[in-house]
Amino acid sequence: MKKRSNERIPTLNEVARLAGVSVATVSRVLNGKGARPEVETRVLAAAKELRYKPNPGARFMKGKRAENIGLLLPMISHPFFGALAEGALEEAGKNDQVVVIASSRGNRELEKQKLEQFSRSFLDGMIYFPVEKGETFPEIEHFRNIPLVVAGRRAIFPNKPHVYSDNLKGGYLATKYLLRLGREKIAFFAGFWTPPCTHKNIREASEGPSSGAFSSLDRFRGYLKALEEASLDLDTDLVTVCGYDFKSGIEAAKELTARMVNVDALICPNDLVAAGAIQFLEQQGMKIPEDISVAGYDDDPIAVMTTPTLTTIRQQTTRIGIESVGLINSLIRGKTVDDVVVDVDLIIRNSTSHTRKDSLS
Amino acid sequence: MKKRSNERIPTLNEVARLAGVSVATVSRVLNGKGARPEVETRVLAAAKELRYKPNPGARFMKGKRAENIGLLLPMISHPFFGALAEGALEEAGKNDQVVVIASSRGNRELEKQKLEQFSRSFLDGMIYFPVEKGETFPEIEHFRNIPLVVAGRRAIFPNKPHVYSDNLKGGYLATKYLLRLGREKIAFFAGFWTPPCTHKNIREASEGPSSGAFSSLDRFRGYLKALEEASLDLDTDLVTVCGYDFKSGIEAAKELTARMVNVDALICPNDLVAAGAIQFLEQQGMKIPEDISVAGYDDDPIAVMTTPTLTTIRQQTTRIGIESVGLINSLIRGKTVDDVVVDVDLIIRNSTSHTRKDSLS
DNA sequence: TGAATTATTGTAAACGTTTACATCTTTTCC
DNA sequence: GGAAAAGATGTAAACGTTTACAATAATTCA
Repeated sequence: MKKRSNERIPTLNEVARLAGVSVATVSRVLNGKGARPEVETRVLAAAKELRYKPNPGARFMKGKRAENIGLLLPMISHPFFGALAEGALEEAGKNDQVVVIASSRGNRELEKQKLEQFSRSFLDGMIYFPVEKGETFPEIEHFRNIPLVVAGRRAIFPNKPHVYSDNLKGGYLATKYLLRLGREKIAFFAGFWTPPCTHKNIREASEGPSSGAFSSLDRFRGYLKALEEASLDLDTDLVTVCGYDFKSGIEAAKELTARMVNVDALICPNDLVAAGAIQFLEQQGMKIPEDISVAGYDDDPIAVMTTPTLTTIRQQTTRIGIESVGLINSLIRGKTVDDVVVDVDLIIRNSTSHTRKDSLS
Repeated sequence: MKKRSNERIPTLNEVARLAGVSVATVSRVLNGKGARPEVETRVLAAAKELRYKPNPGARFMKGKRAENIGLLLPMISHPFFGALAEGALEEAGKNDQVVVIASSRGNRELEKQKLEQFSRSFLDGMIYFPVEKGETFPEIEHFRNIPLVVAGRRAIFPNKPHVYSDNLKGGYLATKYLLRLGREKIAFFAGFWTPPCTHKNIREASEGPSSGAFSSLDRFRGYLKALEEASLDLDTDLVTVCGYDFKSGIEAAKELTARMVNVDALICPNDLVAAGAIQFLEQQGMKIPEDISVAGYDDDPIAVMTTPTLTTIRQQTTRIGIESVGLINSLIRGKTVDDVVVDVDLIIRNSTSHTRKDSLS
């Protein structure tokens, strides 16, 4: 249809000529550095007339910021990351910054590639939400000159600030609540972490020195803490390692029931998984919440769309995005910053209850 | 002028000095323009040693592309736009391009502001998914020098290419299918368009000269076409103007039932709305699909999570993202391009059926 | 062998800004 | 009224690349 227009892009020089002043004056006026009112209006008029836009490349070269922030996420189309991105976009927009987003699609290789690509493009700063696989990130080296904030994980890079949810509290709150409802056989669907483990060796895996900073692991620790406070022992048969999507919920529920262990409650790594698990369990003839109380995680929009609606741990995902941008901007301005831990809370809905089917019958 | 970090960022000059050649040679080697093998290895080694990265601002100033694409969406955290963005990111990544995303959060004012901001930052091209409000977009003027592709709407800007779903076909397919199931009182929840209208004057509104290019309107036309083919008249009481989220589905269903009109099927503007409508209708004691067959739109992930699972029109949202990037890149390379219409198809699940409750009783 | 050709490298001029410094005006103040 | 101070503007030098063009080195060919 139409070609890129070949109309000349106006420069400072042309504005200067039209206004009858020097480029320096134009630059100063446009940057609000003052000039005689008479001159100022003339310059402004000329700039408007020519539709002048400063060339950002040239400004950048003179040491000005690019006014942008990079954001690397595992998957932009996932509601969790969508909300995070929305927060980041909103906060960046307030500072007239633009956000450059890339998605690693959960793929470590792609992630490396994207980091590399980002480090080549020009960014004032970078927010990095690592894929939860692996623990060494040598490519971070590229960001020695660009401020970087880690989102969603804690304690990965010793000298970079982290913004993350209080996952330990999340696991603890959910478990504590289910215990208070009188449930004692609380199954736990654990998201991945490395080194990979199964439910058999999960206790050791959760204590090994190399297993520090996975959000699922922190939630598991919260779960353990609550059990301990209730003087209950961990039954590893109640634990299942699990993915993060709807189908994973179905599969994990299948695996759990196949184990023929007594279960009266279930904690899932997110609401999609919870929805999947509920679907499977109901198909098997179980009643939710009467037979099994199910708790999700994230307070995803779908948490109110399922039947029953989901009890869940709300993460302030948008807040994580906002805080990350805040931190990055502090770094950009040369301030030193601390980690930000974003609070979580328990949202009680209909997928959990103290009413047991057997106590009714 | 502020330093970005206390470590010096290496320049071509320094690489040149270290390699014992001129900057021109370094530049040529780094751009693959050949040199003596001996020199080449020396330069490459020097560049690696200093961790040299070309300054993109300087390159840009010399007329090189920034290798990025802008993407303006109504809402990044919505699954529809998330999928679109995912497609765009993927395709752009293949060309080593980076995507700059902004969200207008459905707000026309914010949208204007973002367009303005984008036009100031430096982009090789821009993909614009307009908020479905209003029809005049004077701010598009800023993009006289930057290639622009319109996504999600058709025929808005006479000289810009558009990428959009075949909405007429979508509305038609859904209606046709419900008719084939024997449903004849098919309610239609219509997304917004301008000029604003109610169900009363919707027929005229769908035919007015100024109402050309709203996706909901196109779907409505598909609905009318199918009715016409079945020799059925439009009953405007079956039409309800509606938003796009879960709550809107509840509200629209409430409005519809309040009208006390006979309904045996329902077409929604997306799956969230369908889920909301189903929740409300079931609360009112209706059986889905026996009493009312409900069709959604989009084939959102939630379409398989609801009970019943949703019959829906699948839009190839990711494809729209991919195609948009393809078009933009053609424009950037100076080619002329045509609009791309992305196909839709009907996905049949459990929220629709020919079995009527009354035919069972 | 040496002239002609070709391949490689260096020199220097852009690209469009910002800004230190110099210059020229205006204002202030005695 | 005139010197000094303050304010406005212009000049020109960066910033880090790319790339014509010139210069040099390597190769070809009679």
